Amino acid sequence: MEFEHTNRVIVLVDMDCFYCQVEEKLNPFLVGKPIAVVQYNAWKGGGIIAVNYPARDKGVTRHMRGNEAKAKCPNIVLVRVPTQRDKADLTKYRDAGKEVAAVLQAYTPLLERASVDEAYMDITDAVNERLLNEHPITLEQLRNTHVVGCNTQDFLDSFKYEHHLESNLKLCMGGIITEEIRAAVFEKTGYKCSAGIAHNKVLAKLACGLHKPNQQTILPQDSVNSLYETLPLRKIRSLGGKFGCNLSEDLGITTMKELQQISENDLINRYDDKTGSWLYKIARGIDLEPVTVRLVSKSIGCCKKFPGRTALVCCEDVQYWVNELSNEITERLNRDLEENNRKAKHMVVGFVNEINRRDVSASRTHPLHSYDAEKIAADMLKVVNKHCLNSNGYYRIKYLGISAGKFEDCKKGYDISSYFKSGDKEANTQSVKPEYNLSYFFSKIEKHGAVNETSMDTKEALQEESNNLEESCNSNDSIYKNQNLLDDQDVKSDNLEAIYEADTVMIDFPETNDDNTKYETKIQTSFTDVLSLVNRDKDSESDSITDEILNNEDKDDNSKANTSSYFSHYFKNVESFSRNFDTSKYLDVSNNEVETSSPENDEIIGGETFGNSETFESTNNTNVLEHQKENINTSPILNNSTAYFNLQNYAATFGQVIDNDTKEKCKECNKQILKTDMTSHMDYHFALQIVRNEAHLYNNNSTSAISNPPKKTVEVKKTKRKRSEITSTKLTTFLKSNTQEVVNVPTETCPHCDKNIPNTEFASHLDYHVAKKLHLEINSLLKDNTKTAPVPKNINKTKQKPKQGKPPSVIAFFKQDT
DNA sequence: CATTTGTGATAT
DNA sequence: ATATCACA
Repeated sequence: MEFEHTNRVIVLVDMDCFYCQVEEKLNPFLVGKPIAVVQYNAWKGGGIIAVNYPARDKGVTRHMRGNEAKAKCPNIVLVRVPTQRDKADLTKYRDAGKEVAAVLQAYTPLLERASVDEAYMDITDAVNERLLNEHPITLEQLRNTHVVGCNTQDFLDSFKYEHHLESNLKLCMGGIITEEIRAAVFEKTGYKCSAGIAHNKVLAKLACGLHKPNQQTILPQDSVNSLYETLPLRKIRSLGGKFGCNLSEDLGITTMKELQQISENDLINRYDDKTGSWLYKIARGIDLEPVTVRLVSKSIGCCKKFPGRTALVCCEDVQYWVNELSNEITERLNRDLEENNRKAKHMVVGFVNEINRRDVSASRTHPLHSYDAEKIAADMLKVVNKHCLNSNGYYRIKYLGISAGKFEDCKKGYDISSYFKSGDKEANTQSVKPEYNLSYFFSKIEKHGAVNETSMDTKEALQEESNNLEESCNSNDSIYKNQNLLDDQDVKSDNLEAIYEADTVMIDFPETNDDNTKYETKIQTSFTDVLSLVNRDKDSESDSITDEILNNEDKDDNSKANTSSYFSHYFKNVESFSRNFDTSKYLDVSNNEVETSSPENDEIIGGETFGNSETFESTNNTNVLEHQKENINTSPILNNSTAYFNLQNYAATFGQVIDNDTKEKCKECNKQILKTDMTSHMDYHFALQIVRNEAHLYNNNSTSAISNPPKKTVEVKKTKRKRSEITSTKLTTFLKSNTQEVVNVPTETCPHCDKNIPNTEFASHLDYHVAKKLHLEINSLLKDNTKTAPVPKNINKTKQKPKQGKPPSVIAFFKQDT
């Protein structure tokens, strides 16, 4: 007996406290410790956006401030998300989410990414296929599976009887496949997740939340009623907000069971057709919403609040933030362009303007013709001025946002081979073909955990890729190590190790220094050990190992006093070290390509699935980046993963807060400066000194350049204003030699982008284009997975305007998880 | 002062 | 087109 509402098998995969896991992977010393991820440490210890399970056990929750968390759990480690452009930078979590999605994708094209850490999958086809030829199901296959309404063994036993429900059998098989999926996710990425298995999205989501870390739950249709018996309305997706409140107020009900008692007519009368009948159905566990294939977001945007006194008032404020926001969005749009081959055509500028004590929000759309930060900023400013600029010349802006959407595919780019004409290594690179990546994504991650022959292709291709890279850049030991990995290891058994080994390579120290070599070995061993503990959920032993490493670290006292010089110690003799891993180090100086180059590198090393997050992380460590800029002429390529790694260890022991950027007192001006900004801040002082000597630009108002204006935003600006505070032309040019195109350095014009690239970086710059091109090719091939769900149409859709105006006052309900 | 900052969807 | 909501 087949019913329309029970013939699909839908899975919701939800990463467990995802941001925490990402941080733990980045810094394994955190594993087993209670941690929370916070942003904006400045105020009361920062806002917590993720909490791992050890910390939850102590009562720490999302929405707490760091300080509260400390109070509840004194030994909690607070990991701060890095900031870029004075805003939280969530890039690494987005990237990690992509990694996971790539794994999931191997199991069904019907994958809907619901958020950075959640995805719906329609695995009906896989289930039906497996049911055709599957042998007896064992409890072993459902080791981490719960079944709502009965224990798992009973659930299995039920299939011995003639009258078992076929729909339940499907869910059962769905559960088995989901176990496999989750195992694969863990194996390939190191991340743990939970899942719900049911016949529709709403129930899958509901089920997922029932057993949380690292488990999964099947919700059979015939268990819905018993579950609904006491289930609060708000547990159902889309009833968690205002509408749900209204619903329970209007109808005087609180549980799903009570909702079930309401007639469809009543519901339709009270709300509208769609909503009413959706409510009626979902009260019976029926939800026909299809899983719509979506892997990329439909819009990209960023925003910033300026609450209370931080509201923007003068045009410098506004200009500054408009610039920051448009810089960020263009950066992300460019990266999106590379990854997804598409361009946004519209942008929406949003703002909240305070007009006599009342916040007025609005948004305006604007055509988007090019990804030019300046143009975007200008347009945005126009819009903002039009709506927010008061007659007195001031503003009162509480919020600014920009988002871009209406994406259109780009037409196929240039021929890939054109990229190799200018170079001398076309023969090799030609062989690196999209197939490699296709097999990489679709074959290597195969469904049953075994390895098929295409894995060999993958391996070879990767190796070849490695060769090419290696050749195109000067030989270097790091690459060799990476390559040996591929040579020696059986892909089947050690994917995980491969990932971690790769990490180890990334934290290499330069071999030029004996001490360092020793150090390196030490760390590598321990790092690997610790990582292996990660897999086993261990925490007890990790301490001794960490101690060992950290003691090691301890020996170097400089590390405490001055991270910058500590790091520079390692960078001194570095020649083109590890340029292969991160060409962005080169490109950093030519501003535009900076961030965009990261993904390509990732791709080169191992593709998205194996993308080494540490690469991104290290890119974020501006502290070191700044340092590199200083040395750009002498030793332009520096891998700062090492630095990051040490910094993290250090923080983990000596401070309870791991800040990707903490403040430090400037010796010159005594101001609290973000560590990451310290180098450039010192540059500022240096430059200022020069200018003062000239005694031209800054009369005797020595601080005017830094603390220019106005009212209430003073403090904020002190720390926030960075680049823009340097206003004098002379200063700017002075600093430009560090941050912009390098002047007075021999350059060559890039045939691909027409940019002038310093000779020292030229080879690597070309590599960047190669990588970029590859990426484009691959993505255009990956694109056509656009099936639609084998399900009727979207009869339902929840949202409804409430009939009554005011919602019940704020009810703080806390979701279980991220 | 102050749950950030994205995302997507829907109603009008 | 834009305001608002839900959710993570």
